[in-house]
Amino acid sequence: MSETTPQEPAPLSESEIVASRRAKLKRFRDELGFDPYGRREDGLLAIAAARARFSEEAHVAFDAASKEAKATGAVPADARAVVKVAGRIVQHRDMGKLVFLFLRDESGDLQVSVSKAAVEANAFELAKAADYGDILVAEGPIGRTNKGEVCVWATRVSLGAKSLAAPPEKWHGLSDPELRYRRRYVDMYANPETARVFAMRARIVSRIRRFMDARGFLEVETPVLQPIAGGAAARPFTTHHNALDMPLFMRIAPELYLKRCLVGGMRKVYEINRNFRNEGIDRSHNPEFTAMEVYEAFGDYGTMMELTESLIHHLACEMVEERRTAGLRVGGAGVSGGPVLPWGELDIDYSSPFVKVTFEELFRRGAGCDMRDFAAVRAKARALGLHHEAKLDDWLVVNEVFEECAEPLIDPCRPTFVTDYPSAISPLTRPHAHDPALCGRWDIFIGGMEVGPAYTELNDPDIQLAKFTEQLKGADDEESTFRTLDEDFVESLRVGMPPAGGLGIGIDRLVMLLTDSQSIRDVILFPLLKSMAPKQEGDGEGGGEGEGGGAAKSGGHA
RNA sequence: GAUUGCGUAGCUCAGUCGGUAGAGCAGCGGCCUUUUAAGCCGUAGGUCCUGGGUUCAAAUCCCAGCGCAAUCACCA
Repeated sequence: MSETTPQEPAPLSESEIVASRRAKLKRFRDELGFDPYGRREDGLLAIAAARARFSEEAHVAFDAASKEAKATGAVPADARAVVKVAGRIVQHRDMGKLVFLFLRDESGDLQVSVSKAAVEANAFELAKAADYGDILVAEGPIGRTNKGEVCVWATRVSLGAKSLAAPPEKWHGLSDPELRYRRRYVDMYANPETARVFAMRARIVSRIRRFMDARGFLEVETPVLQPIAGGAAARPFTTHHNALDMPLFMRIAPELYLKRCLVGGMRKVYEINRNFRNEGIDRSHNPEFTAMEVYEAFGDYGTMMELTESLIHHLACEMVEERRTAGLRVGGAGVSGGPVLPWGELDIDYSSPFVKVTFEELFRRGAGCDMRDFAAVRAKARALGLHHEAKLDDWLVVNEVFEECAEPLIDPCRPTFVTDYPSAISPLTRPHAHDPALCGRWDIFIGGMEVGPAYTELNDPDIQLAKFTEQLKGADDEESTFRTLDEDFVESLRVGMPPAGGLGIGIDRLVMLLTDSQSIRDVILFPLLKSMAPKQEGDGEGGGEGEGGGAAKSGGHA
């Protein structure tokens, strides 16, 4: 935004609408004497707070007094609160010598009336000519109109910012999803629902932090720029540090650094931060997403389960309260009287206890055979049309059959922990001592989405090294360019990491569930979109590094 | 990455059988001191996503590309 001089002509490319707005800007400044870009304002009230200052008695008393005053010519007594508000114009009705407009800020909308008789001439002209989308500051007593609308009867009006852009349709708002994402700053004011979701997101994240802090977890921040991207099976973004002339990766998970924190002596740590994965985009995947990872020394996947259930139950209770206060629909009482929140067509019941089912039991129910009976499992796989089953190891077939016919059995309306996964498909998890075929891992499913896994972490450096090495062998050439053994991490395990439980929760997905959002892009302020810029010459198969064939099979955590 | 759908004025959308572009809102010029998507009179606004092709004629049919969405794959 350069400081334009009044004489500067509008660029030819600008539409008529923009040109007329520029002309108004000039008029507001040169003829009416308003700074079109405002100045500091003290004593501003949020619009919701200003509305709360409305008093029916004061309004009625003033109404009566002014009628009487009309007869006697006296000045009517006025006990109405005087408020100063600022907001974007979202409605504007010019009645001639009286202008009604609605100002909107993040807390709500409020009507302002500007009467020719009540304000300076320039302020009246400003109110009359102001455009949808302009930011206005108004001050005056708060009362009602004849139709009952709570209203600021302006005594002073000024400009906070002249908007030069064409506004969206005033009734339908901005509804094209592409425009909403690309011009989120318009979406946020045009669709109050959007702003509300992001305010709720902020409160949810803040509650998660308070919850974790109250339980004695220490929030830490570990590297996003990593020389080796580890801790998960995913393709990373690549970058480069110029001064060090060193290739770097954007992290795919903080896991290996958080575990180093346990080695260093931190008992309970967590991190809420961004991960980056160079993979597909859909309703539940954005290339950068926010995850919370938690590690608790001397805990295991059971302590993580208790923590997770308490946390999500707590958040759901808070959301029910928040939705009630906001007048939004909440579900009835859950099976044990717990909180119920709508999510699209579903009503999700967050009652404690959450459903718990072992992988093995769920497999039996879905597949109709025992998962350790590989002949039967392979027969089932063939019956399902998984033609490539012959090429897979037994346990990978088990996993495919599980995903095909057991996962759909999970009730999307009840948060469900699926526990005790086969060790063979969870290579970085600690096998159970009593049954090494199974390991200390669960995944929690809500609304049909996987919200996060937890593990009883492996802390034997020799086993860890063996598993890493095995994994590296499985990676193809392209993958191996970024699947490098993190020797320093293994070294840290040699120093000695206490036994621990670890947890990862996809914060965006949790926020989707709690805010009744159907797409991850509705809970990420500025989701990644393809550039609209014309294609550069010769940027054919762009990207180069990090491009790989199929993504890694099996492998790390989270 | 695959399949399907969509792309028309600043925004929200119509557009019939292929016949040469429509509405509402927003804008501009008027009127109006109690409006609630205010109303009334007048007026202007188009690369029909882009590029080819078929045709006397293309927003419309065909091909390719770009963008978005949904589903699938991958993943969390």
